[in-house]
Amino acid sequence: MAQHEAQQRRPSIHDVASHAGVSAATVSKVLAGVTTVKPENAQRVVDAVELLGYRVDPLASDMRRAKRRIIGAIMPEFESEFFGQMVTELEGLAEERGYTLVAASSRESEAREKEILARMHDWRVAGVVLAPVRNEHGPAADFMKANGMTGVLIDRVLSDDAFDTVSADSAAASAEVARMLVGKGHKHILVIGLAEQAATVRARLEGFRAQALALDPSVRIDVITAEVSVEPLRASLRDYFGRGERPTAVYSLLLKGTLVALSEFRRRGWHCPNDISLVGFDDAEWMQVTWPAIAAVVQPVRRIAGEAINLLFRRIEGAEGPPTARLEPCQVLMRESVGSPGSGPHSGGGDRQQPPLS
Amino acid sequence: MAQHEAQQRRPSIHDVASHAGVSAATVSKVLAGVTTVKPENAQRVVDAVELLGYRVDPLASDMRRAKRRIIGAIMPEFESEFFGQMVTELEGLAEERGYTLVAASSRESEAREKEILARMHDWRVAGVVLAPVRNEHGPAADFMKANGMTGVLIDRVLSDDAFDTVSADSAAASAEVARMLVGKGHKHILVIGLAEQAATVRARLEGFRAQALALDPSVRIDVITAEVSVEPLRASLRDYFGRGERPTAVYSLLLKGTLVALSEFRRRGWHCPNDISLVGFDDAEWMQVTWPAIAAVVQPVRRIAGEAINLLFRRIEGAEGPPTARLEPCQVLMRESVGSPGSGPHSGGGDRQQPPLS
DNA sequence: CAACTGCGAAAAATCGATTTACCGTCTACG
DNA sequence: CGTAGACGGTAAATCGATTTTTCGCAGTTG
Repeated sequence: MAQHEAQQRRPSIHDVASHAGVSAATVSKVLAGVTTVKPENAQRVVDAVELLGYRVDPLASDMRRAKRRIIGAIMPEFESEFFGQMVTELEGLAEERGYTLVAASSRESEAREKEILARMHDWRVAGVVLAPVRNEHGPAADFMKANGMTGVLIDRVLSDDAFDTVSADSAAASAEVARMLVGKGHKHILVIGLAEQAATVRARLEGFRAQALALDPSVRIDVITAEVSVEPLRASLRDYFGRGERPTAVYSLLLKGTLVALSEFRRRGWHCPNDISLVGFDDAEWMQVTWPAIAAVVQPVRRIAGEAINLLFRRIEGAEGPPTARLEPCQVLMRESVGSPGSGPHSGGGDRQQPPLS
Repeated sequence: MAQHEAQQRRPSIHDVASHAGVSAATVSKVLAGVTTVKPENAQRVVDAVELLGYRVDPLASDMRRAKRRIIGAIMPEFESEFFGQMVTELEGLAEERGYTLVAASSRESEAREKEILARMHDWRVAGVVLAPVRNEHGPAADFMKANGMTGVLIDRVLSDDAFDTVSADSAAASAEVARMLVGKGHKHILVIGLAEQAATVRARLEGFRAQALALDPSVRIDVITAEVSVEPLRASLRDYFGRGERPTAVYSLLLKGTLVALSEFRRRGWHCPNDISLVGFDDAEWMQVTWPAIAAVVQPVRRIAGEAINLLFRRIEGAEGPPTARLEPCQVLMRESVGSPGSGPHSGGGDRQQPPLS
């Protein structure tokens, strides 16, 4: 019975109209909250909607408008907590405004990024939240400009002359990391990162370097970056340590780098923080339950998502004016992976810091 | 100039038609690959498409068909690697078939799960891949049944009388974990999990228990589960250890539990594997770079996604017949967090296992 | 009493594609 | 020679809403 009813097609606005004894236009108006409908008829419409279980078909509804109530989100990946949370937030915020979010992963490929964008343009999305693979000057942003799309760029981006941007305040956070490390007495620090993501990574690097040198001009800062993927970074790091370099602290400019650093440490039998200190940009849930807990820069995901959506809808609603470039403040979580240099044997392991009991 | 062109609306099929000097219907046929079009006209259409940069509007295209080329994906969360990868895979596979994936997070709420499903039904999606919050008997699955939706259930699910299901072979993997732990001489093992996710968690528990007892009837297996969230689990675990219980190994039936176990270990200053061994269901990237590396059951994400999409499209294309219940094999990665009981002091720390140098 | 003003609602156009129904033309076959 | 198909294509219907236009009917006004 119910099975049978389920098979037949859903009621359309015309079904509601005929049940209520009015025209489809009137039903549409009632549903849109237009007040020029006689209360009696409005009630009949409401009743018919209730009776039939009618719901507006968003696809048909969007058909007639220029900007559809769909927004696109393109992220470099979905596997990390950062982008996972980002998508969750964006989806929730879009939904609140009656929009549907279509999310896609560019899988760290600029070519794919552009293809996805083209597909979203086919859908005539009202707007796009793009977390570009590299930075604001990629082919995807060009495509958006060339096609007059509205959008907001987030994360690996600093500012743009066409689109609003929102990202974590990498430079400030890195400066704080510098204060903490230099404050603990580190005089030889290695910074690792991936250079492709130019804008943000450079900001992190420069923010760190400037602050560290300002506090202690004698501090030595080595930098290792790789172009595209993490494996070359791993190789360079291995080579660096292999040459006998012994920084007392490592600051990784991105999560993947933190993992690489950790795995290199374990290869060599070094322990944090006795043998070497570690701080990573980007926090993850596991970092507080391991031994040692890993110090990290926490990005304000919710604020970034919230601001991105705000700016995006402002533009969708027609706001003019020059693009804004927002930087949201990060939080630096100091944890056990950071200590003072020389407080433990430098190689071959040794006692691990005694954790609090109870 | 280009800016100006960008502002004007995109070409429609009628623009192409008039450029090519044919009717819209002919354009549609050419694009659909119908062969009953004169080659000359087909060429003119192709040229016009090229010239105007025409692309089919998927929304308008879907308008006319009963089943639209959209599929929905509902996951309990996006923050974990597992579901992140799952969404990435599903998106790619949907795209390969010319479908658009709309993903949404139920945020571990059955109420929200049902709402999202209703919204996807509004979109008249061709099918849904649902990873239910709890199991196959929730309100979401009922909704799908009641409304004649086609879909596949994955992950926290074993089998269903209405929908195809695909999940990891929890029982077999857990049995293998049991073999390994018992094989290493563990005689007192604690299993932790969240009971809400009945189907799978129970399978994991029973698979483990059956195998462990079969190998060594004297083995003691304690079980701690919490109903909904992880905090009660943490409290129970704390209480359990506080009572002086000292299992030599912990098997966590889910990722969150692994994190909780690790943080409880660190609270008490216990180290793996000397003080206690740990195996978790569900692998994560960080687990291989920490000290110790955490042993884990790796779920075959790609296979699950691939099978789910295969089954889904089979149904979309009208396949009849009883639902299938697939179980995909897992891989158990033994790592340093597992050792033999009694190989180290049981509390207060102690030397950590020497890692390989170079 | 004719013209005007408004209100509320119906009718029709629109969005952009797909699909059905149908129309000539030409060939083939009984 | 008449009829049946095949062929190539077009006009129109359709999908389900929204929006614009038109219309009928009251009530006012000059």
